[in-house]
Amino acid sequence: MTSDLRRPERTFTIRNLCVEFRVTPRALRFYEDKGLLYPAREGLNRVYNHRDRARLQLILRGKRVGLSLAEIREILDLYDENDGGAAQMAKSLKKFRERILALEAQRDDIDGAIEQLRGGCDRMERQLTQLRPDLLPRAADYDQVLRARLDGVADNARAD
Amino acid sequence: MTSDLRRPERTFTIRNLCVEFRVTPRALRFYEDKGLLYPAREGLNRVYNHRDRARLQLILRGKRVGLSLAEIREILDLYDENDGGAAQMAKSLKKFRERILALEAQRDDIDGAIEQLRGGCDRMERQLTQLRPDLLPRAADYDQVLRARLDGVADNARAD
DNA sequence: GGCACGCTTGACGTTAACGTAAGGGGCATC
DNA sequence: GATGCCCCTTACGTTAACGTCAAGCGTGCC
Repeated sequence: MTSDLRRPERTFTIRNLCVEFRVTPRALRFYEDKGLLYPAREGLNRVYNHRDRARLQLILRGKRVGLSLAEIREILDLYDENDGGAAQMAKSLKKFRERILALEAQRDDIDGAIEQLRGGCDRMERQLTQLRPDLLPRAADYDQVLRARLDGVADNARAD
Repeated sequence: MTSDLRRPERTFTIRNLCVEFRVTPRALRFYEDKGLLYPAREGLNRVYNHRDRARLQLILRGKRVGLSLAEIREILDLYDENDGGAAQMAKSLKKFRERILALEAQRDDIDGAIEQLRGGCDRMERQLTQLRPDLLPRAADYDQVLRARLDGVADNARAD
């Protein structure tokens, strides 16, 4: 009733989602095994709907930020249970807040690592400018890196 | 004896570093096995110096930001090899830049995840305010979280 | 001498997150 | 009706990063 937003009637085959998110069928079945997904069936075949697809997105994002499948499952379960009682929701809220704090700490770590690498880059650049300026990467090279990066983004999914 | 951690001549036993960085001896030996550390020996016993300790710090930070030991080793090796030729350094510079791009992407992912969780928190808070304001965490609870966080930071400070 | 500690080196066990291979059903197409 | 393609399940294999014994050496202490 409320949602014409994203054509909730559309369904997906396992292959559809695999292609879209660049994962293997094995992975999707594995997530199902572990209780992170539970698509409908049509006979034996799995049929994924919009909600399943959204869950998959969350799973993959969770993985990218370093969460284990077990942790991701916890979060997904919390999302689900929130249709339940208010007490449950309060508990979820707490867990969400904890996750946020953990992620913020992780981000700080990453910022530190970036800074450290940048320092190394600077030192090396200075050395190279002195010794072998011809070896310094110039604009053309950097362009290539950027292009590669943009390709990845266009795919809407990043396969490490 | 009471000695300054920054004094370069100071050495550490395996246990020293384990306590300081909250890792097991097994882990340190494992890192050595994989070529990430190579402490001196005194008879059979390992003797870590300042450089080894610094490498360990880098290893642990690398792990926290999601790098594999193999990747961390690559980076450490690059640091080492940079005393070598200029060509080697140019190669290292390129790898460092790649790492930075990857880490920046990862940070963006994390920011996205945080935003998403914050959205969930907001929704839940609104719901709870309507339904069961008594279940909403108040200042005291949040204080506890902060205190726990600060403890963690204090630990990290010693580890940094 | 005997004992407890802490260090050492194997060597096997464990967990997570899949990969891969084997065997089989359903449906379209040649 | 054989071929090909996609799907399914079951089950064993793999990699990373250690954990967990087992057995032994060296040192200080009673």
